[in-house]
Amino acid sequence: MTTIKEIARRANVSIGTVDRVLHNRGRVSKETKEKVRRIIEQLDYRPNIFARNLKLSKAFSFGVLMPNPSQDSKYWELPIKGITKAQNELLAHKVRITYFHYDKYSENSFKRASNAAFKANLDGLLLAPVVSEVFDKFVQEIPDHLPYIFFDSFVPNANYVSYIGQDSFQSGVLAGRLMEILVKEKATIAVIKFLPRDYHIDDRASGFLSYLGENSKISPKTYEVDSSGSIEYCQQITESIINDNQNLCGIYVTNANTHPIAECIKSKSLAGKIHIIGYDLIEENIRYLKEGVIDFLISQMSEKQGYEGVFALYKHVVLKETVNKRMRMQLDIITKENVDYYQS
Amino acid sequence: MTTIKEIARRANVSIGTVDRVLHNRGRVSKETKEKVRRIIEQLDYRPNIFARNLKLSKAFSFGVLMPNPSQDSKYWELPIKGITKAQNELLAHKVRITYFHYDKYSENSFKRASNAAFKANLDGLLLAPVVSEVFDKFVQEIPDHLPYIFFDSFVPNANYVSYIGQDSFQSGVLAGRLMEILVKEKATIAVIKFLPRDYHIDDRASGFLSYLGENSKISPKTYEVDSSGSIEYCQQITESIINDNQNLCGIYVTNANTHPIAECIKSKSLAGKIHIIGYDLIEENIRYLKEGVIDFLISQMSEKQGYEGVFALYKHVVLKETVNKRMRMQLDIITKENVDYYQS
DNA sequence: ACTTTTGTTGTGAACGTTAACGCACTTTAA
DNA sequence: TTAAAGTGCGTTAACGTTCACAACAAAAGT
Repeated sequence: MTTIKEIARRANVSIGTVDRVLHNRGRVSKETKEKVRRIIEQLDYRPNIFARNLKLSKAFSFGVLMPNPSQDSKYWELPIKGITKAQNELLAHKVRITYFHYDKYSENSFKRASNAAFKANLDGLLLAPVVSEVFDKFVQEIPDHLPYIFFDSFVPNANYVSYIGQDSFQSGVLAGRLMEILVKEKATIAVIKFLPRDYHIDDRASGFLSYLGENSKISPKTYEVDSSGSIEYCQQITESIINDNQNLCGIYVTNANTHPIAECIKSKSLAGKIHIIGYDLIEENIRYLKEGVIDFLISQMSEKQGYEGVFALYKHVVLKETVNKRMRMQLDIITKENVDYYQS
Repeated sequence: MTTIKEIARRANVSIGTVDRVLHNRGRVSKETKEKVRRIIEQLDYRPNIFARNLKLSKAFSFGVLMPNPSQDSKYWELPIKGITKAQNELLAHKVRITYFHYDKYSENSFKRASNAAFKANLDGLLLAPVVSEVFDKFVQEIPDHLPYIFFDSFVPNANYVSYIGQDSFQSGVLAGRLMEILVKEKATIAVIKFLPRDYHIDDRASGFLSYLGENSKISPKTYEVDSSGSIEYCQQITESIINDNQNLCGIYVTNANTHPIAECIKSKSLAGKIHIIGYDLIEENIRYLKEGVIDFLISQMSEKQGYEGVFALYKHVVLKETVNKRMRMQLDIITKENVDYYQS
């Protein structure tokens, strides 16, 4: 392995000069710079990260800006799991992580959280921009020197380092295919869109409908519900949906809020008759999956999103490696039979 | 962060003594050892890996003992992809990887490969023990000081560091469930076991049959084929299977050799009528999956197996961290709609 | 002709860990 | 009894990188 010392020797300069060239810190004459540059390229020099980090041994501080973990049926606990895992692995690398949680439904709460994040003197920020309008403005205010990575969803025109998330439309297409396999005969399907203003929701539904559009035997019917879906409320909806469609064979729920619907179907002893496809490996969903009430859950790999998010920040900020601008998460199909292998 | 220096200060000894305690290198009195141990625990000391590796800066050499990548329908190219990825990420960490390929069907070839591996002065070995009888003997001959990790399959009573692979039985169960969903009416299903002596094959078939045993509407029929399955040979088998069962609605192939069967079904224009479930994301399988001839592929996460295998070796050998004795790979369900997200 | 500034380069300490070495002392063997 | 071997500890150089600082010369300002 080539070292700075070796380069210095070949260029007849000191290691200090080589260092200045490497880091563009000026104070080197053009000719020397050129000479050193050539030798660096020629020898394909790569800095020894152990030595670099030993010397620097700076504590890096990352922030995570995301909704309260209790919201969205505790969905947000999943990425936190992954973040915690990454945090443990990076313990020796002096990475500190601070959470800035906000209430999805309160702009004030978000402002408080984001202000705190800005004041925290962070080296990097991982954020889930679930409230579109608010975040459009917010990303403009992020200081230039603070690199940030989106997970879950993203703001298109922002100057982000990377976006880690799922292709929502295609996950809807996948759900369509699965639903088609599940219901064989002519049938009506309900698509339930809780909180239709949230990211993903629309894209997932569009994907689902676009797939089934090519198929004549299934007629989907969409229901928008502007609430996070309490169990009583879901009871009402489910009943009205069942009454609406005498030939209802399946329900597609476009987010993690699948379990209350499952509970209703179960309580009406319709499990197996009305198939359910939903999202995300939260505890309650898993319970109904194992009971056979939910047929398929599509996973966003939420845990991995958190894990990869932190690692991408680490690579970008600490190791100064380049990270992919887009990390597509797999569209995992989870059933009763394989769910146990998806929980760490 | 606690350092050796700090521990030495608190214990009133030199850093040399602390180092000896940490590495059990003797030459320390019982009392001092105890005292230092207590302080180490108390402060939750963790060595700085940057400093350690900077100092050591030894080049580590790992070996990979596995079948020729061309065998099993080029299945083995998949783990190699993952190994290569890990190799690139560990470039700066001075990890060198040497392959020792063998012909699955030649014991001589295996002996040559394994001897070469033993002579190569390795720091760790990653191996896929696909030929059971031969490997039972082989693992006894591995020198004590050479740590090894199994991937794909494993030898039960060996002294391995970790085994990375899939739960074959359960993957059969999963295939059973999917098959049940695919074929609705009373139907006959063929289970094709190519190379029934290979690992996995039996377990997968058992899992499949055990699931369908609880279900009366599907009657499975097993076919054992003691060949890797040339296209002509598969033609014969497929025809005889179709002739055998007038009500054939599905075929379950227990390994990567799914594509020749798919080709036959396609050429007979039976795609969609006879459903196919198979294994592994090799190129040809993916083609038939996208064409709609294969309904589901179950992935062993072969790429990840290679990747994690190398990293587990790295963690065990280089970082001296503890690694899990068993790393279960997920049972990924792959369809036409999500396959693109499973290829890096 | 002098100080001051600017430009270019070299020097050396520090980061935390490892392990060889040396010193003083004690035990064992011939 | 005396050399050899063993025990318990401290000291120190080295790994490769970073960066503050010193050193010196040349150019610019007074």
